[in-house]
Amino acid sequence: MIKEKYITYLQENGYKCTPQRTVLLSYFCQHKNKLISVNTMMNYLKKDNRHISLDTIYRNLSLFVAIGLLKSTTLNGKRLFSLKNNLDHQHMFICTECRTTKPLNFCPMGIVQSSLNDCSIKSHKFEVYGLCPSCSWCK
Amino acid sequence: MIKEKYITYLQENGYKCTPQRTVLLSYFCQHKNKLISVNTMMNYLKKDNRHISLDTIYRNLSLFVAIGLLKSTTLNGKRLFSLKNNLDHQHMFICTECRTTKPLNFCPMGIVQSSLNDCSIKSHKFEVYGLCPSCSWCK
DNA sequence: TTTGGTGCAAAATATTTGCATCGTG
DNA sequence: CACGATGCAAATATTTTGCACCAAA
Repeated sequence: MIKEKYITYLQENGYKCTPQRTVLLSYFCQHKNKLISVNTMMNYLKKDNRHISLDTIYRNLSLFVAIGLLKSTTLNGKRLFSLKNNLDHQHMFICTECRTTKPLNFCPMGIVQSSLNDCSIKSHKFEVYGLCPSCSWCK
Repeated sequence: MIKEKYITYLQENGYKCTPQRTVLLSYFCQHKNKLISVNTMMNYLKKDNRHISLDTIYRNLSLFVAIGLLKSTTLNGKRLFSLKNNLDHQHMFICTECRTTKPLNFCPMGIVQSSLNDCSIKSHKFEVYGLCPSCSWCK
């Protein structure tokens, strides 16, 4: 999916297309398979001489997660966001060094579902952590 | 495992057995299969008229996780801790309402490992979220 | 023109750290 | 009695909120 699709998706769901949202989504599109923290985002904006207030970033990233454009995870107590590659969910390998991700193409839910018949399942998380090939070399 | 075993484990690994650590571990032992936040812990201590400083709680819970007595996860941006039932790892179902957990007895790593041959895998997380039977009723 | 979005400032929440003191082993 | 552990206070980090103003549709 390219930036325009995300913008369209926003509008189709009743949200306005603002310059701030465009900048944020562009950044994610230029960093597919990367986990981005609010801090990383701020630093990029500073370097690029743009300015979006911190609270606007928080509000929008939360919105993007809520409507399914981004997914989020937590590493060392910090929330990290990344672009959702497609509409259905996908698990990932996460390099804890450079925060690159790699899709796993396997979901364990089918296997455990039967053992949770009495529970109402809402969501799940499966993530593998380690070092990607290039970060392995440097260590 | 009962409290004494955890205490022994602490000492065997060169950590002192202090009243604070005893209180903390007791609480976790009395709340097996529950996810406990630092906040929950503080509230319990207040009610029980004990006092452990916040930083001591943080320091010790982090220590317990580091040496494998507890495991931790994140829910709504808050770190939650729970007793590790046994030495080897175990995935869980988490009731997002009452924070009760239920072991899953299945680990998906065997299945995905081969697709990550070029990565150095350090750890992984697999958690299922939803409502436990009793919380389903109340909703 | 209307309603949702943004920036600012401030607050709320969460976590960490330095240092003097205490107490376990 | 030595050294690790604790408490306190303060710093740091993270996230949220109220409100006036702005701008996309």
